[in-house]
Amino acid sequence: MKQKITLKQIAQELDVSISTVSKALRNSLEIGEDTREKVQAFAKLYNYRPNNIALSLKNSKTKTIGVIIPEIVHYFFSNVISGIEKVANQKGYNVIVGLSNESFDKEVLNMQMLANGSIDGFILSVAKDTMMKEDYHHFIETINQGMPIVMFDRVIPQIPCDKVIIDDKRSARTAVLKLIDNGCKNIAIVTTKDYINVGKLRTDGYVEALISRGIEVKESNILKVSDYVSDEAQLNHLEEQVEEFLKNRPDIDGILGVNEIYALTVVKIAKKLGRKVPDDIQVISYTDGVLSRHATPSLTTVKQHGQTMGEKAAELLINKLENDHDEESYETMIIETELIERDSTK
Amino acid sequence: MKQKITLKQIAQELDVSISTVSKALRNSLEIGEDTREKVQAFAKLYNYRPNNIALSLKNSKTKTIGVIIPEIVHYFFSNVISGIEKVANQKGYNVIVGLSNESFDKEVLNMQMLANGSIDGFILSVAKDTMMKEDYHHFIETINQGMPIVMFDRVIPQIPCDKVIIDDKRSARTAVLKLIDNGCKNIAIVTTKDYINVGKLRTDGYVEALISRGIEVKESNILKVSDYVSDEAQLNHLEEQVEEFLKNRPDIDGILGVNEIYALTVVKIAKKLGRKVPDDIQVISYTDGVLSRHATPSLTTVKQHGQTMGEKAAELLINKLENDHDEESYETMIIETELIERDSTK
DNA sequence: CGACGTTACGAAAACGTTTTAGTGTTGAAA
DNA sequence: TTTCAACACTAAAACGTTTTCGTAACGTCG
Repeated sequence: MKQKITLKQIAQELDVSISTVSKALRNSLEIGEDTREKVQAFAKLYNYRPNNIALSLKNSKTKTIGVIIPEIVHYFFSNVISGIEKVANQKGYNVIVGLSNESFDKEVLNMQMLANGSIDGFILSVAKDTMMKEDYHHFIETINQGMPIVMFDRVIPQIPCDKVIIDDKRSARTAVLKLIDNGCKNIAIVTTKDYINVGKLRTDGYVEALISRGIEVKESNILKVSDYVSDEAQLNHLEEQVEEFLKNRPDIDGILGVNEIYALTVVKIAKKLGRKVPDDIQVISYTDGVLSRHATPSLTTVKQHGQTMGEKAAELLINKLENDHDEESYETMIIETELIERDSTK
Repeated sequence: MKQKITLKQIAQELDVSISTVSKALRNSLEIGEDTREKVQAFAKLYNYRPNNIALSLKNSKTKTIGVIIPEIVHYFFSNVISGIEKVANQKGYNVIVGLSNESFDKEVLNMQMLANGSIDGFILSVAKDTMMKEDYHHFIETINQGMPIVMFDRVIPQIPCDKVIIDDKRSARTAVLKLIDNGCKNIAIVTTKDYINVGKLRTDGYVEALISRGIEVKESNILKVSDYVSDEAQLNHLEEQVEEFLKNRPDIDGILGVNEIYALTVVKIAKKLGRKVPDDIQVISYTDGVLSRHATPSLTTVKQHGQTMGEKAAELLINKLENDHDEESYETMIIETELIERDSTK
């Protein structure tokens, strides 16, 4: 077990000073050619690599990005991470991941764990709990300490930071218009409670689409399901709510689900109730994950380009980190969505 | 923008020495009560937190775990991470994630990026490329440098490190026996090329099960599909291979797929060919991800308990890190699988 | 021969901690 | 009055770098 070798050890071994070794390795002109070669050969032989921690301390930058997301077992979020990791790696950054599990406390804890010098900046998507509590002091404090944040998807508009989002309202509008154009007369939406802003915005888009075509908006066609926490009990709860909803509304012929699970549940319950997809009911989903692609029928879906969002978020953050951005200006980047047509619509 | 405060600044402000501040904050008895209180009050006021990087340098431990996995947009892997993160967080560790994308080079690069002091140990699952090349020098060097590794799922038996796996052979045997007991007479397996050891082991288990019941093993019932890299073209390729396979074998009435996508594709193609699942063909899958659960019919599946695997891997690693393990002994932990019966079997 | 400019290297500070080994002051025991 | 322990605190080293500032030795020029 040969431990990692340090500058000091090389210096001792070759009977020169630490500074000479350091300079020789960085090809400084100050060092004579023979010494330089000697040092470099020795370093290569012993496979010298500068200690990252020491560098971080010296430079007071870690070349590490902290990512905090609500959960990772989730097609959209893991896609975003994969985008972040790609760009980060290209630029020599590492990615450290913290999961909030949708909890405010874990979000705060995670941020505290990382904000003590371990990372240079955050990329995050806000926990549901936090949005409900509307307590954003941890974001503000972090930013005040000079540590930049980039928020994606679930963002807080009033926090001064870069943001990467999709145009939720517009994408929902487009999807609903598609349903209308496909002949749907009575379109419903299965969405989240309003405190989740993406759910709210998509609902707004739904409403806009109907209004723009002169179709009456019925509150009773909007199902705001209570929280889904990817937990077996909640899933059953979701199914019950959807079944109740569909049973009482036999004339619904189009549904927009604001996420994959909602849409898939709609399809499942519709089938169970003897309604054919897409003949009796057309369904559009969000996210374009494995579920939409592999379901039967496969789901028409609003693709969110999670990987792209991750890439852009990483680019924004690294930009902030590397260009002394004395001018405080924040960008909100809107990533285009794409309607992927599959078999759940006509 | 108030920057983080340091011991030095507190010391200056209160006109005491740095060591006094340090000791006061750690409640050292050496420090008089009034000074201690004064320091603590001041520290709290300015929200002092020790700089992690400085601590890492001093203690030569970072309290950070490096995780290298082939891909993250994958139910199994993201589950494992979530398990790792849970345990790591409980014990005050952070998790830094690197993706190899199944490439040897990226795996090596990622490990080099992290092995320079950024982390205390690795948890990883080996890239396909690496298994094909059989080049394990980066693992060996890392271990020789005194940095422990824990491998999970895709492990290299001859590398001296802790491992967390499932009993692939046994789980496959159990699944195939289930099919036999369910009345299948002609059982096939859709598996990977042999260099992926989990695929190989599952194939072995399949063979064992048949032999144990005195059923002839036909090579032609074993489909070893060429590589799947979660890429559209490859997916089509997979479907073609499966279709070709099923078309030529009309008498197959049971199939084990060694991962979710394989099994799902089997179901899809079977339907397309007019065969009913589970009436004509029964299918068993691996992984128990969202796909198995939400497919129609939902898939009977061998559940791998990814989260548990992650938890155990993290426990093993942290154990190694915190107990001076002078005795070199390595553990291989086998996580029990579970057969979840759903609608793709009778 | 003295002044000066190169060349090639070294000493030391700095990043923020913790910890070991002092050190000065006080009070009490001898 | 001397001695010694207890108390409360400080100086400095160490972790591994990079970088600034010196400074010897040497050669060249006037």
